[in-house]
Parts: sequence; structure tokens; C-alpha cells
Amino acid sequence: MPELPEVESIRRQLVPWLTGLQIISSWSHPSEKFSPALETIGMTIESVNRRGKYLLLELDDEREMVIHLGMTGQLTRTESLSDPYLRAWWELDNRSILGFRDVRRFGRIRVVTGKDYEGTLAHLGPEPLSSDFTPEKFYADMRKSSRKVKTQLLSQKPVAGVGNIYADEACFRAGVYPGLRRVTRKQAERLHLEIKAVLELALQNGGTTLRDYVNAEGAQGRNQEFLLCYGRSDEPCYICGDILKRTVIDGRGTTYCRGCQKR
DNA sequence: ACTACGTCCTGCGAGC
DNA sequence: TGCTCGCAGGACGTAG
Repeated sequence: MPELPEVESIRRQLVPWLTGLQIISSWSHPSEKFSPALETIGMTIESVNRRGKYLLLELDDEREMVIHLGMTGQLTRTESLSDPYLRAWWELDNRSILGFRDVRRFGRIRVVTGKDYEGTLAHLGPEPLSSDFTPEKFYADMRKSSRKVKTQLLSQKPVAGVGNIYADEACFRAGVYPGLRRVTRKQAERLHLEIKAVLELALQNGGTTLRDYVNAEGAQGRNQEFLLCYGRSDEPCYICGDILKRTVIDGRGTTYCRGCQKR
């Protein structure tokens, strides 16, 4: 599932490729999740940005194409248009083609005007790798809700761009049980630090590929080799040796260490 | 207003 | 061997 490091890895490859190119033709799957792709024909891509897990392609007339990759979404340079899981493509004026492949169709494409992000990224919390993300604000935001720590992280409100993998990783490294309903200042500070650390590490490693993730050139990430917790249930904790346990928190599979992450 | 849960979607793996 | 069935999950919609 593409989270911030995966989306940012893609963005960095899209910038030198797409910037300044005009979209000369386009196709999409009939679902309204993808059909806004067709509205971009004739427009020029002025820049490629990111907010949380959303990619933003700045177009003409204050318009932007907002893309969310969902769980299995891939944005790549594409040659074969016969792939049954291709949900949209855009032909650029240098004859290259940007393809959006998404097996499970949880991804979404929107075209917005004048930064009207209602329904997409309007209510996202701070960017975790920017100076807006401070331990003080994070602590205050986490105390605003009585939902479980992990649920709050996945809500994108206290911080943007964290998904299931990095939520488990950050909680593990911070020694915080993801089912806690309130955190202390110290726990919040530690979580703040580890959220940044796991995202930066994953970015350095080109993202995590468990099954579907590939970057814009079709290459897999390497960060799966560095995960300490996610996907390691029934295996020993690298810190204390306890067997990592799997549970479900608000419908999301969660791995944690009973020894290191006390309730 | 806030929290919890259902929904979308399809491949995969467990189990019979 | 081949089938069925339940699981996985981000973000939104709905119910309480």
C-alpha cells in the first residue's frame, strides 16, 4: 500500500519526466473513480507535487489533477495498453505514456479547480517531514481524540501520509501500544520522532514493496528488508525476543510486541 | 460533534 | 486437484 515514502518516490521520478509536457490524449476505466482523467486532455503539466499520500499534477487554469493510489495503485511509464488492470492512461506530447494500474480499484483520480480540496486532501494534518510537524502540536492533536493511537495515525489528522505499515513501525519503535486511547507527552514525543524516522528510512530505501508497490520506472522498493515489526507476527522481536503478536485494531491488521509495547 | 462500522474491489491462500 | 470462502486495506458514507 503506497504511503508517503512510496508516493514521494514516485513523485521524484515524475518531476523530470512530466514537467512541461502537454497531455495529448487520455483514456480511463468507466468508473467515476477514474473518469476525471479524461478532463485533462489538452492541458500542460506545470509541476508535480505531493500532499500526504496524494499526488498533485498542476495543470492549466488553476486546475490540478489529484491522484490517490489506494492500495494497489501504480503510476508508471507504460508501453502496453492491453494490461487488464490499467485504469487510466495519459499520452504526453513527447509520445511517452503515463499509466495508472490498480488491481483493486481503491485508487481515485479527481480534477479540482482553484485549490478546492474538499473531498480529497482538505482536512489532512501536517506533513511529517516539514517543520509544521512539531512534537507539541502532535501531542495536542493526539489528545483531542479518544480513539486508539493507531486509528488516529491512520486518520491522517495528527499527521499526513502514514498508513498501516509505518503506523505499526512507528508504534513499535516508540514502544507505544497501538491500542492506547491516550498518550503521555513523553509517548507523543517518542512517536513523533519515530514517525519521522521510519518515513525517512523508507524514503531512503525507495519505499516498501510487499506485493504491488513499484516506482514510476517499475522498480520495487528495498525497505521491506528493514521493517522491524510490520508483517513479522509470530516471529521474535528484534529487541526483547518475545514473539510478536497480531491483533485487529478498528478493522486493520496490527502487529506489536507485548514486551516492548506495554498497554 | 465524535466514534464505530460498513462499503468498495479483486487476488490470493487456507481449508475441505 | 479444484472449488469455496474469508481476508487484506484507505478513505469515505452512514448510523448511533
